[in-house]
Amino acid sequence: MPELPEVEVLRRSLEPHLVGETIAAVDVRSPALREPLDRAALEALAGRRIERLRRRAKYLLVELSGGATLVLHLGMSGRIVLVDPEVPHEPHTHLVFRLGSGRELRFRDPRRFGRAFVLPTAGLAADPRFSELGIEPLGGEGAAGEAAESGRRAAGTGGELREGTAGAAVGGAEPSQALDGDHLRRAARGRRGPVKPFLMDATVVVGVGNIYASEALWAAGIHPNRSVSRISAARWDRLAAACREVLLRAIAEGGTTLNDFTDGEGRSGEFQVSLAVYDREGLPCPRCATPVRRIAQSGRSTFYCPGCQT
DNA sequence: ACTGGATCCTGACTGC
DNA sequence: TGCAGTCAGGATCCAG
Repeated sequence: MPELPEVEVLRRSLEPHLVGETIAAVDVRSPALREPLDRAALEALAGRRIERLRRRAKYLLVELSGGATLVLHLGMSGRIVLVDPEVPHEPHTHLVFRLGSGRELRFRDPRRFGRAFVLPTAGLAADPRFSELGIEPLGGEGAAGEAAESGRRAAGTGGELREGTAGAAVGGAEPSQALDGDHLRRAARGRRGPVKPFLMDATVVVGVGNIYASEALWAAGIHPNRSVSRISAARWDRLAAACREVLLRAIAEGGTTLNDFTDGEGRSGEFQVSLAVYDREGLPCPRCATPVRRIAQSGRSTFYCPGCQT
């Protein structure tokens, strides 16, 4: 379900409610998600205060007092909601954090591709799950800035969304460095494969998943099968800009809700109506009206316009 | 050294 | 209506 915009939308929706809260108790209701859950480590979070909510790639980082960080990843089907305790548990609710206020933060994930673990905050960047990550496409975490925040629900097509740089990213490359064409060009040096899987490679740039890779390539007019060894500097520039723009717009519109993505308060996103090609096989390209085509790359669906993506 | 494919799991949807 | 088959927003591991 979630790519970078959805996780960022979730982070922003939860932040004002969670920061300052205390974790009163932790209920570990399943033995494992993708990996076994460390029950003892999770239960030991009881009593800690939530200091910050951060994001790195598609990981939501709940920074706690006492130098611990709760790391949550939604995988494909994960959802996190903040609800009153009397709300019935939905199926596949694996983790429940009871808060000092009495409300509950619940982690639900039918397919169990998600993750939840605890790390020392100071050791985050050195952890193998973070140390290999590429750069944040929007720069430092939370980087979409106030423009996207205030533009939520009101964002037109105007290009007034600005990128800010706030906070420090964890691990990987220079935190405040946003994605640019040079970065992509350098990362592609010596490689050969098609550009779409390259764009989804988290060691190159994080947060760009299957939806936004298709969308960014469409926006940049680049064919998803084009080899990374055959892309000019000017096109890398266009692609980098397209990535940033698509992600910013998606954040501003509350993320993409295909089946059931919602933010922490149960609100759906609206970016699905802005999708140009993703999940639109056979429908006309918004730019040239050629029917959108669907192909498989690395086992994933890719959507593109054969008329204007070269 | 890279790249592509299989894989983890459940649910929703399609077509017979 | 029922059932089998297909596909899904991620990330890792392994073989070639």
